Amino acid sequence: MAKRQPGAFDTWELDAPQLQDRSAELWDHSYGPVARRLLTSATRCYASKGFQATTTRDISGGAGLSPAAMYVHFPSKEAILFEIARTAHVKALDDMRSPAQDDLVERIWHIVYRHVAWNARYHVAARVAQYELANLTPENYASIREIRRETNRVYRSIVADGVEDGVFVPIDIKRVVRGIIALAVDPVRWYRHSGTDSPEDLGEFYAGLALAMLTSTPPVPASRTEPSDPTQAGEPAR
Amino acid sequence: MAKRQPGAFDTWELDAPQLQDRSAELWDHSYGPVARRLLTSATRCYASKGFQATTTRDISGGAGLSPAAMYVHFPSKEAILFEIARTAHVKALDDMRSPAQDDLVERIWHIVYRHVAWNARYHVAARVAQYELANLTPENYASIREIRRETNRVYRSIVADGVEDGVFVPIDIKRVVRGIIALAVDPVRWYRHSGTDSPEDLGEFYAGLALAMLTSTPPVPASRTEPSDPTQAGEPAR
DNA sequence: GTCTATACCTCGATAGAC
DNA sequence: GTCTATCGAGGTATAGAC
Repeated sequence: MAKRQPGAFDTWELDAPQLQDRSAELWDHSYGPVARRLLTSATRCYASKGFQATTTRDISGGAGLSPAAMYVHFPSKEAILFEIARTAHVKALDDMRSPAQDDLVERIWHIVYRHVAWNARYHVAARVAQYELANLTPENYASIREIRRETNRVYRSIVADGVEDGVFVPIDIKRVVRGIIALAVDPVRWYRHSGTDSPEDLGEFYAGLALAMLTSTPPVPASRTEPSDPTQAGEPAR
Repeated sequence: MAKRQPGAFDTWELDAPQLQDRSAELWDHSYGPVARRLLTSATRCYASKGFQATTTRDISGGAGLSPAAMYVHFPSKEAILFEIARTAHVKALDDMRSPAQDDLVERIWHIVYRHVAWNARYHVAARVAQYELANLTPENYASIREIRRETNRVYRSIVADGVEDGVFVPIDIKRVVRGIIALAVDPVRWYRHSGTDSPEDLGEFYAGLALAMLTSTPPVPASRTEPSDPTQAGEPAR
């Protein structure tokens, strides 16, 4: 059997030990120091190996504890995942809510900027929050989904106002917002603190892309392409 | 332990039985009918539950076979994953290569259109190809990565030509291409054939977004935002 | 609250009959 | 080439001493 390995995805080579990871800053201090160490350890394990592939021994060991000690602080592996996902979703949403301003260009720019910067800064925890949700119980998943819906509403209300005011071009609001969020979340997959881009640099870049999508009517190619034929490969491009 | 459940992600509620899934069209006919049934079954299991959570019994059972019969056709679970990922990457790349034309707007529009449409049409297999790569052996992963690099090159060469010619605005080529691909792949996460959008509708929409990013210089907000403070929540937006 | 030891289960893969 | 039966490994979670 192949183990889930570091280095397995373009951008998934999270190797917990040498990782510059700020997850430890995130946890609520109603958790004691040992519980917070367990959360940090689990975050790194889930991010690098996936939820299913990490064992309770990995989590406990990463926090310097024996396999059994985890159960004093959390009832299950899944409870830890839920706390990580909940915290990341709540903190990201709180951070990105832009101060209410009149200028809708400012507002959407700001929100994308902050959202991207948060996802880059806390990419290890954010990755777990984005990619491991399928491992939650239905109840816990429903709880996370509520936060995700609120995130969507925050984006949509700004875009809808902008389209109505004519600051933005007329465009399918649900679809662009889905696209903007897809862009804002993508760094979670590949961001590394060791790279050249700071979280804020990235945020600026993506905020610009979002504004481009909202403020320009792109050229429409004259030739509307025939439907793609899945059985037939196209000619090589070059 | 929480099992990986259908309905766990906004958009991950793949429930294999009632799924309109075209994966069966994809497999090379050098595989016999039984092997192809195993590939289809595995694709649906991996997409709905994840690689780690699916058992060899799930795969065999889904193909109407006993647990042991799988090993006559494939040496391991991982070998099946590799064949799914390889096929999806190769077919998507072949399909999206646009015929060489002079007009760079046409070319980038066409390639995004085809890429998105393919990912929507074969979203079940494409999801496995995108999200389960971390479960491959290093050698098999390296093989897939080569195809991914080629996909990147196809995008980059068109964008680079367009920037040089002045058809596109000056922009960081690697970063926009990463963004465009993130958009083109995102439907894999949420697309359903039961929805209102056809794969081609979606392709057109995303091709428009990509062109917007490449052909417009977005407004820059006057107030350059102060760095985000992770310990402090912003004010509610509205 | 942490430890060692272990119960109990399920999984991937194999053996061997047909 | 498919089956039934099973091995051996490794998983979650618990028991009970300290």
